[in-house]
Amino acid sequence: MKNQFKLETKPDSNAASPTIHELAKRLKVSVATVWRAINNKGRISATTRARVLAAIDTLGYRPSLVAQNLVNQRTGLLGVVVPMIGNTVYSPMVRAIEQEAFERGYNIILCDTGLDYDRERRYLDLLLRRRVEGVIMIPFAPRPTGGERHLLELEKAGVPLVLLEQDLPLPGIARVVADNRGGIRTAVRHLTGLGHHRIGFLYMPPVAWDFAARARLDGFRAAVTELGFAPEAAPELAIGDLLANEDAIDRQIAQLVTQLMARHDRPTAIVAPTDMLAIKTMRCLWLAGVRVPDELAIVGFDDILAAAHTTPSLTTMRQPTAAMGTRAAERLFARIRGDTVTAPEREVLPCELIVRESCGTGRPMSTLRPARFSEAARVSGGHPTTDQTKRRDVVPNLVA
Amino acid sequence: MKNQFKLETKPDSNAASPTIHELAKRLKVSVATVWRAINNKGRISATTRARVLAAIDTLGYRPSLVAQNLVNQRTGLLGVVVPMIGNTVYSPMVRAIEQEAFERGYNIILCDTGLDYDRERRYLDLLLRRRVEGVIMIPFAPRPTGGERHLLELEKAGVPLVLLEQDLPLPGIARVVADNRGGIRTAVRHLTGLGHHRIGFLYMPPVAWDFAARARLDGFRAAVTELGFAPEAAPELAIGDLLANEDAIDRQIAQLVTQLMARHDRPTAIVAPTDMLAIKTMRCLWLAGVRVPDELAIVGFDDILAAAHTTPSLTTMRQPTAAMGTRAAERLFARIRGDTVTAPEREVLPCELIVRESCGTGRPMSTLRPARFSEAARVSGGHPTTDQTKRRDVVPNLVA
DNA sequence: AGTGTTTGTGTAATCGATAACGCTAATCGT
DNA sequence: ACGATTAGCGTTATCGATTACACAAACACT
Repeated sequence: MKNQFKLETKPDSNAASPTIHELAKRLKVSVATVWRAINNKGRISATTRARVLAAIDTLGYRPSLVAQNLVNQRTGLLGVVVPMIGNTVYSPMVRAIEQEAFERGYNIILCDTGLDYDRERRYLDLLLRRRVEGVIMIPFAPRPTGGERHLLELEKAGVPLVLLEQDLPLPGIARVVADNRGGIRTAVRHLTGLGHHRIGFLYMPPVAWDFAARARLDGFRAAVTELGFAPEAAPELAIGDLLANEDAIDRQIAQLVTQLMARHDRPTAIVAPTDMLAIKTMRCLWLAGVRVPDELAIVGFDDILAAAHTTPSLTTMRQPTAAMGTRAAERLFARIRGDTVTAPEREVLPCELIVRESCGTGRPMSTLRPARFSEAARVSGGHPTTDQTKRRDVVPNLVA
Repeated sequence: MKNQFKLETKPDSNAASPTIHELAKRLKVSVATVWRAINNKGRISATTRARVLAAIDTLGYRPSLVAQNLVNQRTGLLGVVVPMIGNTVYSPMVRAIEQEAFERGYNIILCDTGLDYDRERRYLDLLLRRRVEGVIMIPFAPRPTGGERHLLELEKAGVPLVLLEQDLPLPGIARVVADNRGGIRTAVRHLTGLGHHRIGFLYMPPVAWDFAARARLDGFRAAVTELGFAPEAAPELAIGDLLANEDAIDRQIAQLVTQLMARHDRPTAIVAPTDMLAIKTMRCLWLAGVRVPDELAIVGFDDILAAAHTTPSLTTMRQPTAAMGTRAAERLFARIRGDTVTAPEREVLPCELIVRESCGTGRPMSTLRPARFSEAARVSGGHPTTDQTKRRDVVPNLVA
């Protein structure tokens, strides 16, 4: 009973900010005068202005943005709709958007749909009612056919919309996406450059409504076709449901690894469409006694923070998450400003190959001891960026 | 010039939602009647109501929340102030808060301070002007002495505030934190239970304004004191600045590891205050040829997603991030509802030991082959939860 | 038929800030 | 010295929704 505390409704001056009318009355001037003092517009004597400002200083007046928004017909609010803020790929995008918004005096309303289509719809309606000036959205959710109608309603209501990350084709709607196809192509060519002739692609089947995953799978198919791979030299390794729980996924990966290593024509390299999948796979490979990269090379996608610190560290395609968020925000603000739209409807940002250790040094089936990987990063590889580690923010992600 | 697109100011019906007055005029009724039809309150004939609703259906009326907020004197908005949304520890908290808010019909305004104190202040002022009904904040930033004044201003303005994660002691302000001290204690005792007698603690010096890190360091000191460790058996291993870039940190860790392994009285186990630090350290240890856990055990803190998938997988203290967010939101809403406050000002949520492989099986200095760790998780250990992997959401974090 | 009650609808003030407009008194120009 | 300008301040409509109040018509009851 001790460590309790109370907060009365009004301890001493628990008063919300006074209104401009209350201020005016207390000062025996008109609201217009107070307004002119605050905004320093119109004609006002220096003495009156000083008097008003002094009173504001002591009384602590904070103009209500609610009232301002109503009369000015603009809210300074943006809607940001994401599938899961916890996802390490999405949060840098949100951060970048928030940054851009803040600089322009805007605030963002964060909407997490949790991959729930219905919730996505309700959120958009709410944002419209809140009179947000624009929306950036990662339209990632299992969606019925024609289930994009509510997206178009935004534009119909005069609210600019920019889609992000998901390459959902909607005529008239701008979108900013990573070059998933090209990225996978680069990854595959990196592997062939290292001498691999049999390359597998890991993926989760229900990619119908996941346009990023879809593009990565397509990119793999295109790349191996382009390189003249026989179908059996480029197996697509499915590992069950995107919506399954992690438990099930982990088991399926383990299963897959077992099956894979039993095959006589098994691939010497694997492309994983996400780093998280790659990391889980590396883990299973380790448990199964398969040495990475010597017995099996693996390349990931996204370049999440952990990718640099696994053993072996993960060669991966870095997705320009921050740039994507920034770009989406820039385009949204251009629309809000009413600029003539000249940018392409679909804007594609390049991915970057980050060479680390998980694909080895170019002798894929070598019998090197697996012990040390420290030199592995210094490969010959064409133009790829070697990991300089000065990635993302100066502020590290170590805290807390 | 091809792939361009245009959106006129009004393609066909690019009209914002009509107002209730416009509706009334078109229907030749009064605004009150329209209002009664929409809200189904007061007396209204069934026929009139049907007529109004039909018109709304075709014209697409969306009541302005801006106007509603003004007249109702409540905005349905919450401010959520975080240091970095990209941090994998914070984002689940935000997600949980957002969840709770949505269920209650509230929206959240996300504010990312980027550890900038000045920005934090500006944000709080903005939130006050936006008339948010409450604020949840992770008050993590280098703060001058007395730099919490603006936090108290929230309460003075009648806006409830709940602090999260950072155990910043402010009389009268509720806070929800993890049991960092206790968590570290559990971790240390886990190690001593496995037979370790020399245990090091990794940390970043400037913990003055990082109350979570501070508590973890204090927890370590308390635990080793309690266990009767001599100071030299419980070395505190500093590795430079929290605000340094990752590059520098990585180098310092590598340096530390080298120095550490050269010591004749080196610890047999290390406690890292965050998983990210632990993972980076494990990596350096691997590069240095030190086998984990056989030559050196390591326990982390947080239980980030990657912790389960490193090799060896990381034994760690799981921080109840989602529960913390939920709890903070619950308490905030209780305050908003005006409930009598009975909960303690400082609410501490327990951490949970997740036993994986990085601390081995209880024979710390064994000469076991380092090759396989798969059985390591099945230790005898008292009551700790073995990793069931059914953590967090059903929806995996693999996507995109 | 007359009074009382209910039903359906309209009018207008309100929320807090903005800003067009109008008025008075001081200053300017010749 | 007198009209013209202008500095300084007040009044009031507005934004869009809410809601107390007013009022007329319909109905009920003695």
